[in-house]
Amino acid sequence: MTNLRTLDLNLLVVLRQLLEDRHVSRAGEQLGMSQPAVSRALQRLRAMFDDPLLVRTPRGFELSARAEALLPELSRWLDETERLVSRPVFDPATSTQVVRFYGPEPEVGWFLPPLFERMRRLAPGMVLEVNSQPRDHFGPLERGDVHFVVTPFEPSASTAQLHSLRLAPLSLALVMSKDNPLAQGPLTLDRIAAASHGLVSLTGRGGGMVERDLIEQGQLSPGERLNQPLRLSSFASIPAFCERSDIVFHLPHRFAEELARGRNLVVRETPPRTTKEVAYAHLYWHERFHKDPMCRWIREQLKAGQV
Amino acid sequence: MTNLRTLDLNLLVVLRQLLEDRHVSRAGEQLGMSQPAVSRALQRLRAMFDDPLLVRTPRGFELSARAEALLPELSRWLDETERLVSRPVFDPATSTQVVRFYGPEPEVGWFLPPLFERMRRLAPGMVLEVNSQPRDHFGPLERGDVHFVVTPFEPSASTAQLHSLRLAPLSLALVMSKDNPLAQGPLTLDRIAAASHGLVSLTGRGGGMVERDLIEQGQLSPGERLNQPLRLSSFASIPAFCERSDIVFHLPHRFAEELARGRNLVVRETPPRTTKEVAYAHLYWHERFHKDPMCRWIREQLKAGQV
DNA sequence: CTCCGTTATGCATTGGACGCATGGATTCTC
DNA sequence: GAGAATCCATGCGTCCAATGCATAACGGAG
Repeated sequence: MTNLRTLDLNLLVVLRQLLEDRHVSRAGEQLGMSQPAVSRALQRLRAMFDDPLLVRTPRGFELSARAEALLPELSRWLDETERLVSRPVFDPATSTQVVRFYGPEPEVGWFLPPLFERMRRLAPGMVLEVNSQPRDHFGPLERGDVHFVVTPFEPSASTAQLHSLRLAPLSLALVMSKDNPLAQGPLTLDRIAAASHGLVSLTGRGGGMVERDLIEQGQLSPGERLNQPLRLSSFASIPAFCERSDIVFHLPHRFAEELARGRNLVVRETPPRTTKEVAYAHLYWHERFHKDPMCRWIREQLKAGQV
Repeated sequence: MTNLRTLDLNLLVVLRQLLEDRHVSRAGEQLGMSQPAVSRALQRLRAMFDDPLLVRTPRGFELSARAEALLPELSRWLDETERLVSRPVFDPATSTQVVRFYGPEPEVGWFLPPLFERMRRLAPGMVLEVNSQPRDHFGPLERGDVHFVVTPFEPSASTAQLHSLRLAPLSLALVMSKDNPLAQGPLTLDRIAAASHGLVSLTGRGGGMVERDLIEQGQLSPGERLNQPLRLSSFASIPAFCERSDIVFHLPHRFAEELARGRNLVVRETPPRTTKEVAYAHLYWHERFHKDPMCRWIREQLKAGQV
């Protein structure tokens, strides 16, 4: 095998122009190099192919047999080359790529639907794959198993090479039965702290957010637990539980409205508190996908889809 | 379109090694370049692709998404490249190429059959195309219409770029009827000069060779013409004419033997004379086919097929 | 925290590609 | 057939950029 390291592949670009023009000076103009430079390149090409490539005739240069055979191949090769080095274009409208997310509920349910809505509209051929199996959140990223992770957790210090984007926090609202006493009268922090709370969590985490917040606000003394008699692993049955009990759920506002629609439920704004009152999450991705056009597009859509 | 002139395609060779090894130092060893050189090449590659290509992980470098997609394409591309720059191999056994000759009779009939015999044996798929239409002998060469010309003529001084090979001269013999008086007794130059000669010529040329020779030998005085009462344009009817007349033909020895076989003919060696007593010809070819593997092979066979 | 393996970088060198100017060859024109 | 025009090749000086060496920086493992 000829060792490509010893060859100057850049010469091949010059060769095509030479074979097309059959004219050293003109090829030089087209390539933006001087005539002597092209002449020397031709010398090197002749050595490289051990063939004259261009032969003098009374009508100027003509192609040698080798050059004749080479020209079409060379054109194909250059096209190939251009394709190879050209930035891969991502066309949402025609892409059928799969974008893989990892993230726990409930964050996935809160932050990804707006993205998916845009995907359905702008990239109907794409597939969104979401994995919420409880496990290490950042391992899949490092292994390249997923493109993105959506999580409220922080990556451990050891996992470098991660990029992140803070997703716009979603303000929380309280969902409860219209018959719940809390549905009437002022919605104060102490009344909230005294209520019976439900939470959705696949990971065992989740409600801690509200509890911690109320502690910091002084509505619960540290060590005192929030009254949380209901833990669900999905949102589907929230309306049914709320309608038939005194349970209240902290949920992102718009999400709560959707659940309450057509039910005997009411959604009430929570009183202004710290930033912890909102549902937040970060989007993380690995360096390896940082420049990937599809992933960039997804990130843009995620940003654009925020309220 | 990205301008390939501004890119260094040689870097792509390094890139493949890098992507395969995922290791700068090792790639350097394989490529025969120092580690810093490879590191710098990687920098340039990263700029070229606007992508990290190799990303650090706890287990060393791993491929970015782009690199992952690139690697198989790159391998294909390098194979293509190698094919492109590698010397085209000519395999007689499988070739179906057409080799085109131009040349006048009778030289074609004398010099090409040994070649064709070898071709049938060694290159059964190839086609030998011979054109003997009388015309300018060297024009077809310059136009690239034919690969070779076989002719006793010299190219005009203006036609440069021609290569040539002297074909081994064929010694001439005389063919005549067994009843011809010349068939008996010593075959001296004066008896030959006195005989009635036939000649084969498509071009009008041909017999001049014998005539000139006899003049130079002093057997004919300048201006005196050889007795040549028969001109044929092919060899086919020579036996029939010779058998029924006193005509003698100067023909290459082996060719004469073939014609005489099974006929009432005799082949006699001519007495030693100058080099002009032999049938000679040159093989000419144009610069453009000088390095062509098929043409080289043909030239070899032509040489090898000589007596 | 330190050591080891690996990669990145500062620095000096060099090789070769380039442009300019010119020589040499060939063709075209008159 | 002489002269002009065109075009390619080459000698020469320049300069850039790739390379190698030495070393620093970095990251992981113990």
